[in-house]
Amino acid sequence: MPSASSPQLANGPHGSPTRERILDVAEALFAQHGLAGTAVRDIAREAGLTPGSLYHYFDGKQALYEAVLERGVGPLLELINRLPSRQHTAEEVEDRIGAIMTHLAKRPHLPRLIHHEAVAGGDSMTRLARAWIRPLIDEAVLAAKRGARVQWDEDELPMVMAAWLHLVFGHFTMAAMLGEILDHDPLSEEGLARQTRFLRKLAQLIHGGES
Amino acid sequence: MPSASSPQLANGPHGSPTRERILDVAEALFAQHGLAGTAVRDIAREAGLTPGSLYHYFDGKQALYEAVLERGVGPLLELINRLPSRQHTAEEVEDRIGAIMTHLAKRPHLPRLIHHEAVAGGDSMTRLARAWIRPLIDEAVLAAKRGARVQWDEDELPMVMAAWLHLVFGHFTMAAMLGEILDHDPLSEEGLARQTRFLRKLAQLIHGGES
Amino acid sequence: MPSASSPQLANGPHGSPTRERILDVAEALFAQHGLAGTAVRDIAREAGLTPGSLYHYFDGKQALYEAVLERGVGPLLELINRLPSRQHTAEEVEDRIGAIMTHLAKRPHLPRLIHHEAVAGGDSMTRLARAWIRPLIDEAVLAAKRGARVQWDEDELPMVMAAWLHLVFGHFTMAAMLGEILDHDPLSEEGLARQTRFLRKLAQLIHGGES
Amino acid sequence: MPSASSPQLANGPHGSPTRERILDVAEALFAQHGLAGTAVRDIAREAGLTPGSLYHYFDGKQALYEAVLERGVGPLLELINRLPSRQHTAEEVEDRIGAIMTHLAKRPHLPRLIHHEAVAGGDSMTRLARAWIRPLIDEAVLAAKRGARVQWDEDELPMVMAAWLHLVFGHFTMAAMLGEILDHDPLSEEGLARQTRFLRKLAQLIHGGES
DNA sequence: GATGAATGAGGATTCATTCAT
DNA sequence: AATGAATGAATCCTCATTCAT
Repeated sequence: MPSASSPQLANGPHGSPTRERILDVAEALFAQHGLAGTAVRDIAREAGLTPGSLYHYFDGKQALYEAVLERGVGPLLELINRLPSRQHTAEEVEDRIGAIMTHLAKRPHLPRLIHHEAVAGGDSMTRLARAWIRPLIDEAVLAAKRGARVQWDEDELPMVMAAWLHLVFGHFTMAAMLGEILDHDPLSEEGLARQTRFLRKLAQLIHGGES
Repeated sequence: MPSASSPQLANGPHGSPTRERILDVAEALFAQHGLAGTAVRDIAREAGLTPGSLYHYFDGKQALYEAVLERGVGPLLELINRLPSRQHTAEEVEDRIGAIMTHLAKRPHLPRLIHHEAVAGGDSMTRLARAWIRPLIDEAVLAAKRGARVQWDEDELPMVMAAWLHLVFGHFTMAAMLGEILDHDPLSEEGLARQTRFLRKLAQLIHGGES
Repeated sequence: MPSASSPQLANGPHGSPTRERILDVAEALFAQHGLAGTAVRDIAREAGLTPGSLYHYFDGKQALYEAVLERGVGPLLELINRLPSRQHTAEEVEDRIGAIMTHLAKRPHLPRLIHHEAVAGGDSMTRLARAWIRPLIDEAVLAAKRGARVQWDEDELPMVMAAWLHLVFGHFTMAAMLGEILDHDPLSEEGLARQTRFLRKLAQLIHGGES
Repeated sequence: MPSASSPQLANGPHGSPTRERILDVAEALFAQHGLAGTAVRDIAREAGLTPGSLYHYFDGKQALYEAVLERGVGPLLELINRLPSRQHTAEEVEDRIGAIMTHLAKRPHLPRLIHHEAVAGGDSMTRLARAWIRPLIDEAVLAAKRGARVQWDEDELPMVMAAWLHLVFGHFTMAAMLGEILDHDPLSEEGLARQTRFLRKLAQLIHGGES
């Protein structure tokens, strides 16, 4: 019997600090090792409980995984879609990129989680793609139809969107590897700032070099 | 590496069709589900043998995984590095991109495999990164020092390289998801052609539009 | 048995409505799924409390199970033995059968509970058998020795008793299955009446058809 | 991949001695403790394997349980239904009873297994009831309609059938308890012979006393 | 080369039970 | 009187691996 204040789910009080702790730990481990590669026992240990106790908060490994996704992906996609983007000028895109980078900087596991899903072609990600990203693209296409841009044809716009997806997410998913290649930690404050600056410069090139 | 009958590697004859079949199946499954998420039993079943038989060809799951990586990643990196790239003009980059896309089109699982490794931060990938990609970047930096390009500062060049990594690999790793978003299958012949064209256009913008 | 507030048993106030509710629920669940097949959690849920609270009333699952048996089986066996049965005429048997059926109609789970015990050959049932049923048989044998009946030899009498056990209890234990076979619900008022009438007729045949 | 000679099921060679041994052990344990009360580990130990090995032969506990039922119940019901029974005379009934008792004597766990199912009201038993026992009753009713018997009304016949069910099965399900009550082991050769004789006598009374 | 049987370690999950509040 | 959090043991099951045939 969940706390009355819980508006959403069946079991485990929804804002309990223990619950959040479990989600934090699970997010990190799932991001690094994937669903199959992460042992419930390890999540429990790092959260400071026994495996059994974890089942007071979540109905199982799969349910925990989905809760992690929901908690992380929902806000991210909301952020993406809430950004005003009517003209798709370079400045607008720069703003978006900056906002997203700032958000991901605080939850650097998200891109890897999403990648795991995207790579596996899982159902939940398919649903997300359809529900959230598709509209984003449609919006861009509409803006283009309204006569906004010159640099890209209408049927190239989805690829432009995908390119931004790769550029932003890739920095995080590949962070471990890039750390070996670059001279600095990609997830450090400086690394993130540099990548943001770099992406802004790219935005100038991609979305309106005529400035 | 003791096997008497084989001049090169641990066990199992090295060009045997069965061995290749196992590697093919394993590549696909590892790419989709990762190392932990793939059961030896499933690889064996799809390859048409029993799990026990698989051990005639490989010393175990881990060894099989590494053989898959070796078979796939080695040639890819060789290809990347063999390409002549002295001036980093847009044309050169376009050629490289085209060649890599063509190669990956034939082995579309590779990027996902590499991503699994990169995301997990595994040892083997770290080694690969150091051995193969690092030089690639150094080369670009040197070329820049020789006065090649204007558009990017020397310390931005690694990020440019990484960006290309994200753009090329992302198309493959995200293919399942993109399929839901785009109007066409990203891995179909047409999808690959479009992406290649798109990346060439990007190369123009990034590596010297003034030509 | 230390509980100060209770004059009779281990713990928990002995007539508390909550306690009775728990016993009722437990009786039904134990009857259907047996001891091992019933989860304390399920009993608690159906009784409207948490598993922890249940432990205020009973010392554990086993203790609860025994309390259920005690509450149910005791009165039943008392009823059986209190019935006057000196001559074992058909009429006497008919009366007994009727009384027992009436009693079981009100507690239809009892036969299934007893069956679970009997089938498992549990200790408690063995004790009950020895303490309650054995005398019943001895009495019948004595009555026979006193020259009561003709239809059955002395050494057949235990089997006659057992037969009645099977006939009366079987109707309840098999009720779920019989419901699929008969045209009516065996536990409905009508079903019970029909079975009682039927058993009376049988009693005529078994215990003195010459009337 | 099952042996080619196996006509029926997916996994585990169908006549393998190990498989039969598992079924034997499982039959005994399930009969005594029920499905929930029996640990796979115990079945495995008594069959001389590790729990894991057991899964080479059966897909799980539930599947094993069903295999036990199928192996045991099928032949029993076939036996029951194959018996010629056109007139429902006392002699015919006596023959049937004898045949069934003989069969059950060899597989004394069956009645307890069936009881577990009947008591729980499980699906599989419901199906069996409908498919096998129902026709048995219909047949009896038809025979009665053909003018066979006098002692029982048409609508009493299902209860007569049920009574026989209780009398025959009860002897086995209650055997442990009856052993405490009777002077002999109900499942010994002598015990079974006595019960068979007793039931034959009952058949005389129930199905045609006028002889 | 291939297989089916077997295994032991580990994995997810359930469950009876305890206890501070 | 009641509860929710926590636990440790036990349970079912999977899996990589071995080996005699």
